[in-house]
Amino acid sequence: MSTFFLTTAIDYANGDPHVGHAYEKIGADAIARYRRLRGDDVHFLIGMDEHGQKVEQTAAQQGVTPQALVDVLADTFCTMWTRLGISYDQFIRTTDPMHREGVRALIERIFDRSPDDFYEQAYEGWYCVGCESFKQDSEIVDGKCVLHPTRTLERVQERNWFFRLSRYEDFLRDLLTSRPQFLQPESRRNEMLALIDGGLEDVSASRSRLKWGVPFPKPLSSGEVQTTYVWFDALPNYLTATGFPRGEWADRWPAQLHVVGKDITRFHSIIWPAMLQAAQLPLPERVWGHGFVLLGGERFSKSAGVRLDLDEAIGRFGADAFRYFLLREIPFDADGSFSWERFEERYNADLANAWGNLASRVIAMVERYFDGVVPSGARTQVDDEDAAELRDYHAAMDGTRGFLLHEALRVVWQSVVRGNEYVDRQAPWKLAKDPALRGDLETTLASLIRQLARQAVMLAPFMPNKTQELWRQLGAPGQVSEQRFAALPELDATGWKVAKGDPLFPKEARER
RNA sequence: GGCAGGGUAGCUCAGCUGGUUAGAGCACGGCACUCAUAAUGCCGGGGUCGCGGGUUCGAGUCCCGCCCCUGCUACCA
Repeated sequence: MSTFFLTTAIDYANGDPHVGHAYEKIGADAIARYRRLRGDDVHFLIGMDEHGQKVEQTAAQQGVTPQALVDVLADTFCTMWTRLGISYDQFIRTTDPMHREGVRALIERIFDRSPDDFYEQAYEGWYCVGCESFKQDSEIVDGKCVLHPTRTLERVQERNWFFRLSRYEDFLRDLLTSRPQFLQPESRRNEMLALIDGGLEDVSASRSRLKWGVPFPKPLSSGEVQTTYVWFDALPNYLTATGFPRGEWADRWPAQLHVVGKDITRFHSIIWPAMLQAAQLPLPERVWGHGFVLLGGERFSKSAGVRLDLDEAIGRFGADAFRYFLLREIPFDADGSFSWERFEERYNADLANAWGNLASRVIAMVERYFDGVVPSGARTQVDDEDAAELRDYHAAMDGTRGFLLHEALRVVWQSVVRGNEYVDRQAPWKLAKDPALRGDLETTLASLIRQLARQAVMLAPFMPNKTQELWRQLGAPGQVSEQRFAALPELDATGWKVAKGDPLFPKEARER
């Protein structure tokens, strides 16, 4: 049994969860559940990034302490993840004492193992009082901050700890080229290689203005104790979650997979590996930069999040249908669009008509012709074709070509389509009229029940509740989540007692 | 601006190293069937393959130019 430690980005505590957050968690959850069905010892980590100026400011505006603010948000996020069926094993918060201690330990370890990698430097830049932050040239127009054109930018000097990222150019280039799977999809890797070739600048590791965070373990030569800047606070969560530096952290680290948005692949594939290398710690095995959910051509973000309410999306057809839609419609390696029209089309065409109805008609026939007890029947073409499809499914899911969740679903629906074709071709209702054809009827329905069971297992990572409901209707033993892919080729449904229930994916009563 | 990817049926997209009538799903029209959530199956209509040149016996597929879209171009996270 191999271990599989996977993570998502930790979400920044500056607003309620939106579809963009949900998409990443749902995708990662599908991978986690898939690995469990393979028999892996999965540890699925998600969490929140709770430090930073924005949190501090928002709390001040609301007249509460930062801790009180993030406590509420963490609760809101966890509630949402539960509603969406996210099967996380651990929820880390950067305000956890364990994390804060781990961050200090990691930084101290870098000081210890790579003493030259941290250095003090005076940073001089244009500071916008309105934004309370330094501005890059790209954010300055006519000498004014683009967000606060009425204010005057101040030339401010700040002395910070810096991390010598530039030293790791060759190391990182070699990492990305010698281990092509380290960063996928390929488009992201090419971008990062271009970035490295352009030269890496050192990054600051501490800030003086920032108060809400982890104290940087070493004071500046002036004696000032600064606060750890975001890279060295947020990124290490994956490591500190294992308990580092205490206990059996090495049993879990390194992570097998970091699932992150394409906007932060840079931090995960450049800064993070360099930090770990500086600390002489193992690197994560791979980073996957997924795309974004777009709405009307724009990406979801803190500002646009209000345009699609998660509660409404879940309420429309339920959490499982929402999960299915996002992962089927939006390629996990690129961007895709959400629209209510497509959501309804997919729900009706894929879930209700194709799959739900296939289950419905097959189970109904077993009840009608066999009093609900699945007959024994030899393998058929259906079983053979599904075996080939299972291989395609794994090829899309197991990471060798990336994590192409949308493709895995497409493959399963090929099986669904063939199931419906097979029913029509065999026409069990005709076979049932002729006692001499009883054997054909048995073979047909037995193979269709096997097919539904296999589909339930393959779809369990995507729709955990609906597949369990089908599993129950099929009269299959145990829970669908306890099944193993390895057992599917030998799956035998003989003797199962089916029990048709309500439609898996009911269509609304259409007004006429 | 530089680098990368893309513009193919109403919609979402496949089309590898150039080769017979350009494909799939959804949507749409007709037929069949009746086990099923009026679901399913079969058949069909529908495309100047972004624009303009060029190479070639032959280009959606190669070359040149142009137009448009997206991503990356590092300290909000």
